[in-house]
Amino acid sequence: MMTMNSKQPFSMHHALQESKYSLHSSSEAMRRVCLPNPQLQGNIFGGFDESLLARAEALAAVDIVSHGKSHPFKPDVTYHTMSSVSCASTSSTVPISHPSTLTSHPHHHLHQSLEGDLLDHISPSLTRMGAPDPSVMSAQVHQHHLQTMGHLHQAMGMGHHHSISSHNGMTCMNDVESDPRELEAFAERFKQRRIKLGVTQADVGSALANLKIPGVGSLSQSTICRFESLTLSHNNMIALKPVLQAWLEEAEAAYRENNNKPDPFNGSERKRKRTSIAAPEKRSLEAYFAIQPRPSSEKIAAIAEKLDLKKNVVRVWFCNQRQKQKRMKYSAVH
DNA sequence: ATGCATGAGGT
DNA sequence: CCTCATGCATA
Repeated sequence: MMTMNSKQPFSMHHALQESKYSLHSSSEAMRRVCLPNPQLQGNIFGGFDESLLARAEALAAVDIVSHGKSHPFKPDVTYHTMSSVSCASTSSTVPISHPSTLTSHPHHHLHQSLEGDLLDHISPSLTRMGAPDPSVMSAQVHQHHLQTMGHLHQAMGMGHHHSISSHNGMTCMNDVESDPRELEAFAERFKQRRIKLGVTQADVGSALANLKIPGVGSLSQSTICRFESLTLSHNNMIALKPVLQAWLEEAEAAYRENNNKPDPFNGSERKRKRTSIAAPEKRSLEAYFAIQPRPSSEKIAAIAEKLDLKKNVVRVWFCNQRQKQKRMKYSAVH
């Protein structure tokens, strides 16, 4: 039943991360330029910081009370407080936010109205979450192609090595009709056929290493899953597609003739604990994120202190949030 | 399937 | 410090 298999603790994949062209910066710049008046943001944030925090905290308090749980909340939630996050006590809460929901409206909870009110009030123009800017998108896409192709061509050492002109600031878009639809279709086909082969996501991940494609090691179940569910960045999707396609073809070929599954190997080491940010804190963070997705160090520190979280945890949370906001699931864009 | 984390590469 | 690609641990 356990769809688990062996997964080698090797992580040589970072080695293939050397082909990043400086076009990176241009997309970054674009993004910043596209942001609403930064000064305004600063002012707003500065001015409303206290009240926002206060309200967020009040909100959190209310939430705890409503749950009626007598939990011995540790001030330092940093290292996972087991059941404290569970929303099972009242069965009225929505468990997790789906990627689809995330892209359109990050929070929809019982307290949504409260939050919405607050945010609406404060940042009418700052709530750009649901509307992906086409200009930004395309800019990113350009960058992605280059990065992707460089990466893959090198990694796979395959035939066509288009010259990825890195000589100038400008670069010409070469191939890859990264038609989102084609990608979407492939992801689905991939999953379907993978399942037909009776192979798990984890299996695929480790099997990739057996393809012996230079620069391509194994991938985790997470990544395969995210590929299938299109929850990777656009360029990440494009980069992985050829590799997964190659695997699929080999797997199907091997399936036809003979069955070969030789890699029963495993080595277990230490375990890592995952930090769990409790719901109330998470809601506060979301509120902050809505008005300022990129808080300064100071802001982060302040938020961290108010929420009794480690600064780094807060920083990482914001990073991850930004990443989520940007990744695929461009369902809204089509 | 997803949340929080790490690390490489860039500014 | 950021972004991005990825992964471990976990719901």
